[in-house]
Amino acid sequence: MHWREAFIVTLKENPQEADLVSHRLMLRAGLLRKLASGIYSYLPLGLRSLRKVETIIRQEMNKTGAQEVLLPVLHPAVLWQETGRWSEYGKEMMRLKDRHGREFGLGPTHEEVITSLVRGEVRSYKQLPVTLYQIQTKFRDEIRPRFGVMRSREFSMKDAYSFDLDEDGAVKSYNKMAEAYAKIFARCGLKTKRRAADSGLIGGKLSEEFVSFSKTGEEIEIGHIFKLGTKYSQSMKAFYRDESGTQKPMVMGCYGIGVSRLLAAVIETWHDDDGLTWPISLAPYEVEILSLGEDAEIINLAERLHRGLTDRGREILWDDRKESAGVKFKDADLIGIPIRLVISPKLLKERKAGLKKRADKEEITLGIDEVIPAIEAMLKEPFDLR
RNA sequence: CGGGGUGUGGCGCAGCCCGGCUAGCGCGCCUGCUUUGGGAGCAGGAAGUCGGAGGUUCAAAUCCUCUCACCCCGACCA
Repeated sequence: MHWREAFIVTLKENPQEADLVSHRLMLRAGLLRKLASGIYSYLPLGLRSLRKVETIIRQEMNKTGAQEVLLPVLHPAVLWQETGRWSEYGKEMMRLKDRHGREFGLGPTHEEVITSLVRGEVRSYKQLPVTLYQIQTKFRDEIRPRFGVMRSREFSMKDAYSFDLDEDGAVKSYNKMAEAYAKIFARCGLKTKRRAADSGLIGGKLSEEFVSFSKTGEEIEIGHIFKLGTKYSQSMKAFYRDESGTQKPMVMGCYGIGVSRLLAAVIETWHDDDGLTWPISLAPYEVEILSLGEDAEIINLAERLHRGLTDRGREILWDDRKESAGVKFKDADLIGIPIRLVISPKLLKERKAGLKKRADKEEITLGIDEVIPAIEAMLKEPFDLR
């Protein structure tokens, strides 16, 4: 991607609306812009990283045998009345009426919808167990939205729901999810702790949450798993017939990851004084080429390396703007692409280029022909968890 | 909802207490020339209903009333 043609908008100064470091950096590095309190637009750089989080989640979910679905955002009130949560959920749920005066809520979570789907399709023990998940926008009318995308009113969430024959099966499904969660967070570069939690409005028998810790020691929850038991299957009549033909309620579990919050949590951990320091797995681009000056030789070389790496399937951002060196270096640090390749007149005289990992202090210089292999090697290096 | 705070060109701010003349500063933006290893220089230029409404006054960014939006702390949560 040529920066000149890209919609990358960085902020030189700290926006006054943001206090929390991840929020500040997401705005400054051009990942997000606010539309209203607790409501954000994702810009290209932010969306690319968000998509990478989603991809990791999908891969790990699919490995457990869970299958992806997409449930509606708009939920009829009658469905929520079946479980009593239409009134229980209170002001937290955004509500509206259609032209006929029928009431709807914007889904803050999807137990009712998924249970309604499954009870309509599953009749026999032969169809169980099944685990379904989705990555969908959720709406919660928070008392006080804050910290940018950490606590917003509209946010992206992965929610999975397991349906089992009995308690033993449910425990197995639950444990499988917990294992997948550990893998997901590790692939995102985060050390997490798993611990017992309050199950709140979702309810159920037992729940555990996954928390990550920021540099400042704050711990801001990124995943939450619940053993629901038969709370929803009883009230919503999600039954199946066992081998003997007896009707039994399905035993459920539900498992959430705040996708947009996870992204913020990663930034809360992966940054320094100059900007973002993305783990390679989530970086919007893998390599930033930074060319200095407008000499034809410089441009040609940058162009050649850009094409060479792109042809190898690497994701490259080339800062080809007509900006001063200082601006380019500052922006490169701010947006935090993991590997920086500098093409400058000074180095080109000796047929060399400068290579530096965002997290490292020292730049190494190497012959132009060694650049691509060196980058390929760097991209293979594992990254530490934080 | 309780407490605290902010709203002035795109961004960050000063001015407000103590009303006064074409509303300033830094950055950014546009044009030209020069510059290119850490947020460049010179010259020229564009851009503001001072959040909104009402009031006081000869005169309001500034004083009064109402209102809206946003931020921070608390109760709630992925």
